[in-house]
Amino acid sequence: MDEKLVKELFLLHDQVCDALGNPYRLLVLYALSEQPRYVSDLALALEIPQSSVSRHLKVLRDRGLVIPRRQGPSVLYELADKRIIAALELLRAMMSDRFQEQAQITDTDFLEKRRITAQDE
Amino acid sequence: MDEKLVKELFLLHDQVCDALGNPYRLLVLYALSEQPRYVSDLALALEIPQSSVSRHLKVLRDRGLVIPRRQGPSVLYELADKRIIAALELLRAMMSDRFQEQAQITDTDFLEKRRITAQDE
DNA sequence: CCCGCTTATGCGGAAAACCGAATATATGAA
DNA sequence: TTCATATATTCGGTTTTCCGCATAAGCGGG
Repeated sequence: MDEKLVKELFLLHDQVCDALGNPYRLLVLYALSEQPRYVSDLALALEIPQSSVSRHLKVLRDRGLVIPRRQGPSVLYELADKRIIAALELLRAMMSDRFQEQAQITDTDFLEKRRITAQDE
Repeated sequence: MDEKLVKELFLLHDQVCDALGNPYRLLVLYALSEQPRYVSDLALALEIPQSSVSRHLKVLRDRGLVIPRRQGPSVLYELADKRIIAALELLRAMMSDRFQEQAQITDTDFLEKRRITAQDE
């Protein structure tokens, strides 16, 4: 493999993909894609402790995926780049299609079994 | 947040994003996007032990992201859906743009410092 | 300056991910 | 059936991630 591509993929892992490896961080990103939110609002929306939200936000912030804006004592977070949601939507569509196929295969199996059973009768 | 979306995002994490959380698995996906490959070829290309490749392939296979085809004693793996590469490319472009911006800001800082320094002289 | 509110971080422990080496399994050929 | 090759899995141990709780730090009002 091309040496340069390898380095970029390691970087991609460090800077982006690694941060997507936690379900709550996906929720945070989607929540922010609707509208900017305060930390406490996120904690309420996701139903997890404030300290957890704060730590997840740190991971996203350190990688430049979200942007904090101080407003008095609280901090408003917003999504840095909507393309991350676009990428996730692409993956979601992919997953959805796969489940669709799976279901169809199961259906076919079912019909196949029915047919054979019918023959036996 | 919408309850249904939350469930789907947890599923997205389990089925896809979690599997992207390791740099070697990104390499495997990209290697397979060029062409289907045997396990041993992947081990050679990525310069890691065969057992590691095999374990990473299991993760990807269990989630339906790659497809194994037995050919005699060896197994040819191929990418299940090219959209996963499309999504990664989107994220890569995003990251690239951010670095570009970062560099520009640094440049501006540098010029700013130069200007001030020039004034001092 | 001190207090109340919001967010960030330190701590300790539990769970999970990861790795290389060794071993087991599967396949086809002799 | 035995053997050689290719792949999968087990094992043991190290490192990393994650979490809740408690506490620190930042901010504005009084």
